[in-house]
Amino acid sequence: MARLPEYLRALHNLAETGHETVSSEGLANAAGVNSAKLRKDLSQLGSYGTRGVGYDVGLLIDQIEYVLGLTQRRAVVLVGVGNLGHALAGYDGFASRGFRIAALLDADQELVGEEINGLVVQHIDDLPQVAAEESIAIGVIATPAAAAQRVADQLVAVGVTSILNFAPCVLSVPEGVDVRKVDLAIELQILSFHEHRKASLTALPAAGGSALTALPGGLAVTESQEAIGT
Amino acid sequence: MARLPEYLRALHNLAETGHETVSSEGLANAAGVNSAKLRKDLSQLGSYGTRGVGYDVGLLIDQIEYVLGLTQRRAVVLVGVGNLGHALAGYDGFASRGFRIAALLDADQELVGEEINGLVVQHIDDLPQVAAEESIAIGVIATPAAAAQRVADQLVAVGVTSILNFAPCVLSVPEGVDVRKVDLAIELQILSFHEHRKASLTALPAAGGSALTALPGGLAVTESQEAIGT
DNA sequence: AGGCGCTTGTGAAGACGTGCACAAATCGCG
DNA sequence: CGCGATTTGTGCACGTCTTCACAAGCGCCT
Repeated sequence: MARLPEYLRALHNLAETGHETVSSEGLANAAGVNSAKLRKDLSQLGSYGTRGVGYDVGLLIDQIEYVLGLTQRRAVVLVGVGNLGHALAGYDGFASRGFRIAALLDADQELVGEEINGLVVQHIDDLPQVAAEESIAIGVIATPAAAAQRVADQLVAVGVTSILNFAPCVLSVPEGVDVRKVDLAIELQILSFHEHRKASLTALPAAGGSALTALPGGLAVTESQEAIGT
Repeated sequence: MARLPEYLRALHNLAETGHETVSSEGLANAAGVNSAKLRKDLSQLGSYGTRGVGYDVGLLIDQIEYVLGLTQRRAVVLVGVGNLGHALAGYDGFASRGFRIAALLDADQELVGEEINGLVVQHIDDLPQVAAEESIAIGVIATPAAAAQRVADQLVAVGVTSILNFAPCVLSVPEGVDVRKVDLAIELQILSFHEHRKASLTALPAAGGSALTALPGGLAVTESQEAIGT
C-alpha cells in the first residue's frame, strides 16, 4: 500500500515522543486517515496488534520497514544536477529514511566534477561503471523533459527497475519497471482547480450554471490530504 | 479531475508540434492513460469533440485552462527558502505554466534579503503585508516539518485557501482549505516496496510464503504511472 | 476469578473508478 | 446525394477502495 510510508513516519514521531503503544485511532489521526482503513491496512501485513491495548510501536516500525524493503539501505542514482537535482542531492531526508545517493550524474560537462554534499558529479556516460560497482535498483530523473526518456532508457539498460521521474513528461519503459512521477506544476494546477471551483461556488450559491462555470455534481472533489501519486 | 493537468501538458506539446486536432486515442497515449477514460473525463467538462475527427487542440487547451482556473495568473507565496525552497524559487516551470511567485518568505534572518531569481527573501512576519498588497490564494510550504504547522496557520490566517506542503508531516487546517502533500522520501519508499516485492517474487516463484515475505494476493500492486497525489 | 471497558479484526454494504463495447454522429469521397 | 470510414460519447458490468458497525479478544480492577 502507498499509505505505509505515511504510517511509518507517524510511528517514528510517536517513538521519539516516548510512546510504546498506539491505538489505531491515535495512529490514524497522526497519519491523517480513517482508523478503520488503517486497521485493515495493518491486518493485511499480518501484523497483530493487541485488542484492548493497541499496537506496539517498535514492533510495527520493524514490520513496516521490512515490508517496504527498508531493512537494506538502498542505493539511488540521481540524474540531472540542475536546479531541482541540486536540491535533491542536498536533501537529508533521503539519507535519514533509508536511502543512500550512490552517484550524481549529469550530461553537462560544466557540472561534472562539482562537489555537492560530499559527492562529485560524474558524467552520465559513466552510468554503466557506477552500476557495475554496486547494485542500483532506483534511479531519480531530475533532468529537463527533453532528456528524460533518453535517461530512462539508459537507466533501464543498466538494470534499474524503479524510477522516480521529476520531468514533466510520460516515460515509456518495459514491463517490470516501475515509474512514479512527481510534477510540481501539476500539483499547483490541481490546487488552482480547487480555487476556481471554490470561487465559482461562492459566486453561484445555487446550482444551475453551465458545465463550464460549475462542474456537475458527479465531479465532486474530495478532500485530498494524501500521499502523492497514489 | 487530477488528470486534467496531464492532458493539458500533452496538448501543449501537440500544439507546438503543429497538430490542430487530436483523437482521443492519440491524446490518451501522449498522456499515458486509457482512451475511454480520457473521453469520459473530457465529456465531464462539457467539452465537445467532433465525431469522426477528434478534438480541436486549441479549443481544448482553452477549455481545460478555464476549468483549472488558469485564465488568471495566480499568485503564490513560497515559505521556506532552504534547500528545496531555493530550488523551487528558481524553477521556471511555475512561471511557464500560469503561476507567479509573489513572495519568498523565511523565518531565518540570515536568509532575509537574499535575492533569488529576481525576488528578495522577506521575513515570514511580513506575510500579512504581502497578502494585503495582492490576493494570494496558494501557499507553498518548504520548511522543516517542525515549522510547517505554524506556517500553515499563518497562511490560513491571511486568507490562503490552498496549500502545497513539502514538509513531511500532516497539516491540520480548517474546512474549506485544500492541502496537497508532496513527500519525496515517501515516493522513494513506495519504489522500495515495489523493489522488495519484485525481489520476493523472483526468489519465490510460487506463492506460499508468510505474509511477511510475500504479501497476500489481495494486495496486488497496480502499475502506477500517474500524477502524484490524487 | 469474574466482570467491565477498551481495542482490534472483519463482514457487509455502498461509493467510486475503470474499461469494454457499441450506438450515434460527422466528414470525405465518389 | 448517399455510403462508408472514423471517432466521440456513454450504458453497463466489474473490480477495488472505503466506511460503518459489531463480534471477538485482551487486560485491568475489584
